[in-house]
Amino acid sequence: MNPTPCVRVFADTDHIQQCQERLTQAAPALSSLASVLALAGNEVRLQMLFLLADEQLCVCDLADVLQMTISAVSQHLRKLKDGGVVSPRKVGQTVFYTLSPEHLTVLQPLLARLTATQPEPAQ
Amino acid sequence: MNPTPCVRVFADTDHIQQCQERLTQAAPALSSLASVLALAGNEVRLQMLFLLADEQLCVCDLADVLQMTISAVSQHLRKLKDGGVVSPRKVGQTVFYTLSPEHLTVLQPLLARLTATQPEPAQ
DNA sequence: CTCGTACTTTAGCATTCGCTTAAATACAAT
DNA sequence: ATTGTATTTAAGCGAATGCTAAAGTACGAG
Repeated sequence: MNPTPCVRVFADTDHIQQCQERLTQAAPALSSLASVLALAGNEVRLQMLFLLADEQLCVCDLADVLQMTISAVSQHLRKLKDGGVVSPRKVGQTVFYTLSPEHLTVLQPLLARLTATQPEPAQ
Repeated sequence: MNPTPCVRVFADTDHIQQCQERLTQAAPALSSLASVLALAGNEVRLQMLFLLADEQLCVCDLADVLQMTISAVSQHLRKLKDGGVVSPRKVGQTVFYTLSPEHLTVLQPLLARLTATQPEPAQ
């Protein structure tokens, strides 16, 4: 609270307020986007999403591919599921995960960048 | 280490290896992308990027708009700068920050989503 | 040089993260 | 019912985050 208001003399109050309005207007989309990016911003989870963009995989597969504990993988998948990024599909006792459509419009273009053949080595 | 290898009988070893190869090939792009998304995945920083996409702002302005301590803002900007996402431009004693071109191809489409007029309330 | 402004940096601290380990739960097969 | 396989959940812990508060740096003005 009381965030040490900026002391400078020439603060353009109108301009500040204009910015704040832009923020409040974009607020819902902004926080939704932030939470998706936070999920994808973890290297392990981004790897998972990268793989799931290609084909659905079960917890066991992901653990094998990523060389991680099943528990650790499961916990990441839980976060992704809670964030609406992936959906589980149970077949017998194995659970297959898929990218859920909800945030595909955000993720698809990001993941596409990873598949694209790198033109220059200087990326 | 020794991540409790998946015990199931029918692990398709070839398939697993194929996935791993896809990962190693995408590895550099993947970790680069992950770090940018991690930066943008913080709500405060995403707000900053959203504002900076429109116009360059100084630390003071951002502190005013976001109602945050100058110090807190500065620390976020440092992370963004270290990640190559923004660049500082010093004018007198005030420092203006801009989106740096380095990762614009990733950020631009994301930030564009925030400006777009929401068609349905169900976003 | 001295003072005030804009900003950065440091240290400290509460919270969150991501993992490990171990104990649950779910279900298929015997 | 009992066993085994696939997954989830809970507890615990070290490391990373994001903030505050307090110094430190940079620079312009008097």
